[in-house]
Amino acid sequence: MSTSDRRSYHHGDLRAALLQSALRLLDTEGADALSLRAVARHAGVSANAPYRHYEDKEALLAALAVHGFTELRARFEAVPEHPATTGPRHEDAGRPTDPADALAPLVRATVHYALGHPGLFRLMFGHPCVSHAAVTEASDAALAVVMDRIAGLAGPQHLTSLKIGVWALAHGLSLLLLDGRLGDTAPDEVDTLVDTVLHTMLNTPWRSPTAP
Amino acid sequence: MSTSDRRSYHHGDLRAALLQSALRLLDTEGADALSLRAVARHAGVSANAPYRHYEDKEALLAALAVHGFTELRARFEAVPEHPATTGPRHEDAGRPTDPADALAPLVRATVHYALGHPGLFRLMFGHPCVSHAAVTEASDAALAVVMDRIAGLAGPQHLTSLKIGVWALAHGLSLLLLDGRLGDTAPDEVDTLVDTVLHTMLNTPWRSPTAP
DNA sequence: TGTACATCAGTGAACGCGCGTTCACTGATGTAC
DNA sequence: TGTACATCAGTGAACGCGCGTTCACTGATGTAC
Repeated sequence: MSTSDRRSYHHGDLRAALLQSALRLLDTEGADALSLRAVARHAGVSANAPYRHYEDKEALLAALAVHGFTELRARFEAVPEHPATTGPRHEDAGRPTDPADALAPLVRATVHYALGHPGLFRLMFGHPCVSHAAVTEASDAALAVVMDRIAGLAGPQHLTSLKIGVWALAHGLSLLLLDGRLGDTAPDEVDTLVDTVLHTMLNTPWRSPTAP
Repeated sequence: MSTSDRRSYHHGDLRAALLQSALRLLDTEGADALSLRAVARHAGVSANAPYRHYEDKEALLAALAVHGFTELRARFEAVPEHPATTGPRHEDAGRPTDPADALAPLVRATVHYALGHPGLFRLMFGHPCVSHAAVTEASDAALAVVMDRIAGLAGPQHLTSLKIGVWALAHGLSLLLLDGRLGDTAPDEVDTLVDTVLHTMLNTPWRSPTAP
């Protein structure tokens, strides 16, 4: 535990090193190319060494997903609480806050995380390993922070729907961007895209005055 | 072409049969379990027979994705045009139409398709084969129908954002449902969920009058 | 209508490969006395 | 402080497997005359 000399027979913290190697491979090569052997190779260790730390391949994948959701939760927690969400008295300035402005940081955080960790993000949403209890737990914890951040925006009867909608929108935008389905969106255009979409969705009606 | 006797040396329409077999395997076993050999096996044909019809595995996958997007487009086309989307004169009844009602059928169609074809849907959004030109084309065609169906809902400057938002929301809801991330939603609750989320997202502000 | 032959669409065997996982092992570490 | 020994965390070789793909082949089909 004390010394982490990498040249000794014992690795020091192989468990963490394997996770890092796996993350790297996941995001550079894609989830299909992620084999336990490749991870071990990348960590500079024999093919069966991982079995000291993870029961099998599924367990490693689940640990990756947990890691992802934990990081994503931290991103959500780093979003400053919006004035409109801190309590019921939001009319102090006389001008009501645009809910889109309150939600945008959360959606942006998700999209940024997805673009920064494409392989991991896809794993987090869709891989069978996701049904492991630990993954569900980490996912729920992340979602709870979203819930907390939007708590002041709507009454109780709309809150759950709002949470699901924001979560789904963030998720959908992320994957569409990852797939390149929205044309070639430059990294610095992403925030603008998110904001525009959110404002359009939340501020109806949009019917323009240009009707013939 | 005339006779499709399944017991002869020649299959008749192996190309289509392979596609059907692949679809079945995709949705029952998952994309990871989809091997060319398994597809051939399921179609009752030798392991290399598929090479008469598809250049390689990637080509089969791309054909599957094209099939999916084509079907999805058909679903969109089957959605009746909403009164509010047929032209600029939507104020004929004096009561403005709720945009959520106009969008709901499109989102529902997507979610239904995803739930009916989980493996294929995941393939369509996320697999590398999706970058094939034919797939992009089919995907764009589907999206064009969405665009057409919402054309009357917003002015030109909001239309693209609206399209992206709807597409992302539909996509996100589909995947969250597939992952079981929204609790155990019974099939007959899905429509209600979609409608509720859409109405909540589109009809702001939702702040309830229950403020203390 | 009957025959010769090119073409098409399948077969069966084989290839090399990387995979997940297991086994018996060995070197390093830490603890009891 | 020094030694004996249990435990821990690695190694290297091997297993069986299913995969994508290629090869030379063969049976069925359709066309020219």
